[in-house]
Amino acid sequence: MTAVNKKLDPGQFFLQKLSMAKALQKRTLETRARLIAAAEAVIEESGYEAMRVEEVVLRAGTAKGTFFAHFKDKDALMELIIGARLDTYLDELEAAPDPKSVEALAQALMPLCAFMTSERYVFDLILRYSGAAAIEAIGPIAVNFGRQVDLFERWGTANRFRTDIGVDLQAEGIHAFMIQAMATHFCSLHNAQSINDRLVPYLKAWLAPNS
Amino acid sequence: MTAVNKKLDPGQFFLQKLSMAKALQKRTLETRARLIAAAEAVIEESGYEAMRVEEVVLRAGTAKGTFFAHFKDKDALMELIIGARLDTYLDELEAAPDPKSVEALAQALMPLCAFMTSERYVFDLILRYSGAAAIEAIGPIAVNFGRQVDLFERWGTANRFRTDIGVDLQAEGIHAFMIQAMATHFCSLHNAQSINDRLVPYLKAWLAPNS
DNA sequence: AATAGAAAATGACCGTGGTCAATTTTGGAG
DNA sequence: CTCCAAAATTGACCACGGTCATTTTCTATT
Repeated sequence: MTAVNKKLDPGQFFLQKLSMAKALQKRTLETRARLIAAAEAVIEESGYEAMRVEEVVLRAGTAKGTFFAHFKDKDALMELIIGARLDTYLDELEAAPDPKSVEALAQALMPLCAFMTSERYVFDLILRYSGAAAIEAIGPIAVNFGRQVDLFERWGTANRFRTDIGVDLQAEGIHAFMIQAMATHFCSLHNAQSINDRLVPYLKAWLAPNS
Repeated sequence: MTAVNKKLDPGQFFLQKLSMAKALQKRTLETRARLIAAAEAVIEESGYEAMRVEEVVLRAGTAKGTFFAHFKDKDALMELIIGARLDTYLDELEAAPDPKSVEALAQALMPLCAFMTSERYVFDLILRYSGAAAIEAIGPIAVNFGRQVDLFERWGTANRFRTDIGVDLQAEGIHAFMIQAMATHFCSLHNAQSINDRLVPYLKAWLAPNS
């Protein structure tokens, strides 16, 4: 895989998807911007799970039907907003220097992991949308997951942790363990261990076996 | 971890949860059995995603409120039914001889994986309930995931694939890659690769590095 | 057998996501 | 400027999960 996907804010992503359709009216852009802004405001105040379509359209000053003319369903807007957040984390990671050790690698991933696990609702939605195809066409979260693996490949190329497997396989493994560490984190109120403490042993065993 | 959890059908699981509460009336048992049977019939005919509470109570001959007196919500019944299915697969795996190679290990997991990925809805629900605690108290699917890891530990103890890491870590890795293989499977209508073909390279790299 | 209190069942009702035929607005052709 | 077809918006309406005060049924006590 090569890194073809660059950052997109919610609006830009929408534009890209419709780039080959007929031109959009200015009114359309304004309405969508109001809806997104209203949703972000609600989320800011009460969290992702608490977002209600009724509340969003009320604040945006539109009818409910307008919401669904702009977004396939509630989840589609959530995906847009969460995907944009994920992209800002990826931007920072891509701009930063490649981690030189397993510990540094895990450490670098923590801000992203913290956001993904900030709400159970967020984590579940991300997992649900991380695989495209079932949800017609590829969405922002699936795109972001592609960027993640691309970045891990870059890290693996710059600093070969393992030489017995390809960088792509190595990258997918990092990703799998990152998900595992986050998922496990939710399991235990008891035995409260940080995501980093869960991730490091996985990655050591994956990236530096027999050592 | 030790294997403390044996198979439970939906009814048994419910009983266990309430074992220390006051005795249940015979009527209660019958009603719940009718609800579960009705739900299973609907699922048999139309799949998990198509199950509707209204349809279930209609077939069971109860009022809607009765459904929610027996199950916290629709997902709780789904978890019971899906968890029971998962348990039958685990029973078979536990009864079978330990796989002697990575290929055999992956092969042994295929029936379980096939069920888990039989519907996107099923896979998402399993992931959502695989971590307990957030969903008050541990449910059948989380219990089953514990059984899975316990079994992988047994396999790893019987046939040490890697000696540089503990059997528990080894088992968690197998689990992580199993999830990864299934999740990736949903991503691509294009590039249709079997779950087994996805899982084997992961497990080879995990269980037999440098070879 | 009568009765009281607990357990179970009921169904009208609600919240919220999502639909769609009807209406309004827009941009452009003449 | 007028008019029209396409685009955007509207809000009444529906589907479906979930609630709860009320009613029915069960069980134990006398």
